[in-house]
Amino acid sequence: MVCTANDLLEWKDFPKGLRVLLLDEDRDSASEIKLKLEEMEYIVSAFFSEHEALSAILNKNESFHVAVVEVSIQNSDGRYKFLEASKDLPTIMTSKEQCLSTMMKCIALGAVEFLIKPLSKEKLRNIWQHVVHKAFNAGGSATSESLKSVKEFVGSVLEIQLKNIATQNKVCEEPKHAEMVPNDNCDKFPAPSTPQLKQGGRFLDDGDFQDRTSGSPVKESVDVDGETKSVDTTHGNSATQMEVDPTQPTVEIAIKEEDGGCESSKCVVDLLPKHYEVNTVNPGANTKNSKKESDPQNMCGAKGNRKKAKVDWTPDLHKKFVQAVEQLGVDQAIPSRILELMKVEGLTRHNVASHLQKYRMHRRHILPKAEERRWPHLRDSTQRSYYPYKPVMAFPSYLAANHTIAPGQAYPVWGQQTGRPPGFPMWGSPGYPWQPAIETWHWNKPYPGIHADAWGCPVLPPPACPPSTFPQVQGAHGFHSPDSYGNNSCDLHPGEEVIDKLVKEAISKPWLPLPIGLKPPSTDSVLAELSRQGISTVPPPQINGPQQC
DNA sequence: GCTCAAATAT
DNA sequence: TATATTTGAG
Repeated sequence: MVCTANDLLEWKDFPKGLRVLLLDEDRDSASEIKLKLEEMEYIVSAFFSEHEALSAILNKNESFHVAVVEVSIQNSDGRYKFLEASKDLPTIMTSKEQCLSTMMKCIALGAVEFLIKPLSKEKLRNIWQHVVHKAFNAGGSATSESLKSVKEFVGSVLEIQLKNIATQNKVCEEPKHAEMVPNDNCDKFPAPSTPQLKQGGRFLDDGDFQDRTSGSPVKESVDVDGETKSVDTTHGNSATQMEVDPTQPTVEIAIKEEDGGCESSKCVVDLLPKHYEVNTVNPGANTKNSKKESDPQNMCGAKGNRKKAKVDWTPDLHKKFVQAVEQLGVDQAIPSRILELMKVEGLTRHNVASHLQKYRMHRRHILPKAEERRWPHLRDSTQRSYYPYKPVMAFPSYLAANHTIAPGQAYPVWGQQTGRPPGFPMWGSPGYPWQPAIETWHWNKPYPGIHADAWGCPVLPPPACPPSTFPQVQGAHGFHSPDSYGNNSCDLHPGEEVIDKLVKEAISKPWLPLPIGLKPPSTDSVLAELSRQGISTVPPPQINGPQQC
């Protein structure tokens, strides 16, 4: 059963009474989750097999608003089938295992969220949001009628909130709308995933909604246990949207709006140049109003008092920026001209200036060290302290050395990145000069399940102290064991020089196996790079099977 | 209008 | 705590 907007409008004690289908083979886990859900006055039907669960869904007497389904490596195939068979039901997957491919597949098959066990009450509390989201975005096609419902629905919520402001003047800290917002403090219990009712429309400053007409992927920024994640809610093709398609002409800038003091109520609005007017807090004026807006007295409350817009420098936006800078020449690039070239509505000169500042800082302070190590022969004392157009390996350099790739083609280190999970640094890791900026985030911070794709990316054991796990000497190509280098048996990470040497050796002798600890670029990334260079015919790659979970 | 650095947010 | 972004002074 799909809960409709009208159902929600008439639902007095929402989300109390939410009917939850629970599918979990582990009976202990199932009963634990069931108990927690029931404490929130949700009505839970637990099932231990897909068959039972699907029967219950098909049985017209049983209708559910949301499903919580456990998945493991062993039962994943069945769960995928379940997901396909229950597309109308917002389904939250849970698992003890953090397996990226399983997670991706589930999301791609329409799961609305993937939660890693154990499931806390806080995680479970807000599953109702998926019901609301589904209600207003049924099938991903927001009809005018459903938009109207959203308007009415949110309008009524706002009305009540505004009344609360009048009486309590603290709606931000503690949303009191019992019918829609769980009673918990919004900071204390951030929504595990908060579809922000914006897929079919978005909230405008004046409280109105504007249709989203573009077919561009819709991303949402949500808070998961205090961690912001970008979640694509376009069912059915989520996985394909995890990377930015460089061929996509539309560059979105996501402007985060934060209602003062209420982190969980923040929302990210994607702005599409030429199609949308800037509709955050009058971003063009945000610097002028900033003082007033940051005034704590004005942070919460009625419309129009939203805090400044925050520009999210997405890879695409950054790519535009870099292109503009390069077009102008690094030395001639000034904010106003960059802004002109970027042609992104909503972006201010201040935003660009700020980004430019960081860009320059990065080049001045990070690159020289890295580049000088790598390109000592290019040192030129007459140059400024950075090398604007030095080549960077975005693919194995031996290909270039063999003239498979035009030698003049180079990538600025600060080049186009393909994407980054929020929270991951954008500028790469200064400690590894050979590391192209592209995809640096894959490994700059631990992210279970994602393996580094970049050439020469050191894949090192955790810095903890399990000596037996450190790669052992592997002929001439292996890392030396720590003991042979020194004294600290706990310092398992080789020095940069050692890594540099190994990488150089690996590059110069591509026919030899890579040393343990270095990973080759993924076939896809190499092919994509070659394709970008206009090279379409390459020898069939040696396929190393993808990392299995 | 630009740059830098402090302040603030995440 | 680290990093990203905004803000404001010069």
